[in-house]
Amino acid sequence: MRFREMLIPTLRENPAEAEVVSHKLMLRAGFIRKLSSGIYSYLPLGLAVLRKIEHIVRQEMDAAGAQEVLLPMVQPADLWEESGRLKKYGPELLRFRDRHGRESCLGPTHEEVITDLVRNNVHSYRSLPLNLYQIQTKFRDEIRPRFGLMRGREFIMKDAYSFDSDDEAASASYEKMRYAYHRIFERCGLKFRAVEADSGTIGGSFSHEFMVLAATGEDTLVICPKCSYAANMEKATCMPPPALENPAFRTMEKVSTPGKRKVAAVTEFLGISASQLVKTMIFMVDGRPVAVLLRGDHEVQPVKLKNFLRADEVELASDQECFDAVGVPSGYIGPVGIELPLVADREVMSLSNFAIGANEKNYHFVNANHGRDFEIARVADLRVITENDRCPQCGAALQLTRGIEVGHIFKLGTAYSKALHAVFLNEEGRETPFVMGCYGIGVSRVAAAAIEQNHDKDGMIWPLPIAPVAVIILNLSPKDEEISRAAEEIYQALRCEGVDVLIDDRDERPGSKFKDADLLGIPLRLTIGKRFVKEGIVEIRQRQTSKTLDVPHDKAFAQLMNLLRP
RNA sequence: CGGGGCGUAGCGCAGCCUGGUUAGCGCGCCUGCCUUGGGAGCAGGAGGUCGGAAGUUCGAAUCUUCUCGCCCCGACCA
Repeated sequence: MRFREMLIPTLRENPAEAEVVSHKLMLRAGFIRKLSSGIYSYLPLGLAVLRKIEHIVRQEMDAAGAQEVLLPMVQPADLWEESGRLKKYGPELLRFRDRHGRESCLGPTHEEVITDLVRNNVHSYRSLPLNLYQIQTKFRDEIRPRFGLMRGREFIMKDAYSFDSDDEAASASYEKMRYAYHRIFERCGLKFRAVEADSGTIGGSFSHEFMVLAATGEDTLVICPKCSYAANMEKATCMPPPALENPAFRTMEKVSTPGKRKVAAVTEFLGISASQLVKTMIFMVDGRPVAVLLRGDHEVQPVKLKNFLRADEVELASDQECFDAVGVPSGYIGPVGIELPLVADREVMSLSNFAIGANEKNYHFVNANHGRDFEIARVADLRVITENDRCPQCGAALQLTRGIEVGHIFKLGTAYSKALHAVFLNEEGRETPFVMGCYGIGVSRVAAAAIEQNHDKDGMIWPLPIAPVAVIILNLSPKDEEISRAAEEIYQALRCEGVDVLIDDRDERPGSKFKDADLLGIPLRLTIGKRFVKEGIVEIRQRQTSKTLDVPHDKAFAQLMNLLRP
């Protein structure tokens, strides 16, 4: 590749439209250009990165026994009607009519299409297991696209779907994909974690998210620095609290706490710490109020509550809803005598002689105890994990860190195969729905995440395996025949070895070339300038470490090849 | 959908409040000279429906209304 001939429109200044670093840098480096909100064109270097990622993905998917297909992007709405998702998916599904008036939509995902394909063509357990994948542009009409490729409306995704004869086989398929995903992100040269995730409304039994670690990530994850434990906030748990042993119960007393409603106000007034207060929060669970007991210094994780109660919707009740449900203003609500369904976070169970609302305006109880003053029937881990908590596996202090979701794998079970009547005949000749799994990787998002994780003030810093090119050769004097010949020689030698190399043969001043090389983030830079004429020396510089090596011209090729070896 | 902001040359911006010749600046781009190891210098030049429409006015980038687009925060989200 010759810089002079390529479309690499680098910008000196940050475009006003970009906020996050990957977006800014991709625009500045001429990797992408926006066509419309959330919709981007990939220029040659941007495309080169995508191809690198895709190549790794293909190799690992193939190695895991998956087969590549390419499914339609335009899909008949009928199929979505059949699966029940036409309504459920909502406005994110872009719909339109073709010239015959047939309802169609742009595929945001392909469970329906793949299930249709398989139900029409696979009929026997002998054909299983089957895993099909594709790499394709998806369209989701996001409410608010943002951050460039991080949350586009149109984006490139690898999606795979597995079909198995039973749950055990499906688990094996899932594990294969989990392994393949580890290999993929490992090979991309990214720092990542696989975290246990909430499987959401899809209702699968199991799910992992693959998160690229980056300070600018949108998601918070909980990781253990000592062992392999990692989970997202919605799923993360911690060491259970110690059991309550032989508590010395004191007498419960009602105390006046006029105007003290917030935890901070009540505890200050009573002269106790927040961990000695149990707050009673009212949640609207599918429209009905439920009381949730929680230690004063803890927060409810709504997804945990939702899953525990097997609800569809969980929302903190408004003050009015609280009053309507209990007849007491929020702030004084308590578990004694309350007539709502009551659930408690498990941390509450290890407390004794704590303060609670008295279910009477301007009053609290102190020295309350569960089992004596009120009963708790249902207990679960319902709270948000913090850095003060300990790893549920090994007990080490947990850490919170930020990440970008680049992959998600699900065990789907038979939700889609049942809805679409996708069945095969098992060994006993009985019709059985396929047990499915689905596995996604946001290919274009991986590119953005790689930049979020690897950049500095000068530009991108690509990990070698997914760099658009491995080496950039700076010919500092394209008009100088001797220098140009020396640059060409190495350029050709690298090309013969199959190395992706870009030669900057532009008639620009050296400063521009150095700046652009840094901006593009190409792992290795070879500079050939007047030092070559004077001393026969060329310079090799590593983008990531800034380490530079002065080498004689005839050693440069071998040296570069050496650095390119893993 | 709610809140906020922005649309002026390829990019970044000023001008608008307080209407008045030919709409500016920096970068980029073209030509020439000069220069060549971290975005040089000089000279000359091209490039604008001031997002669009309607209105007010003798006169609109500037005021009014409508409209389109983009960005940020929120709700939402594999």
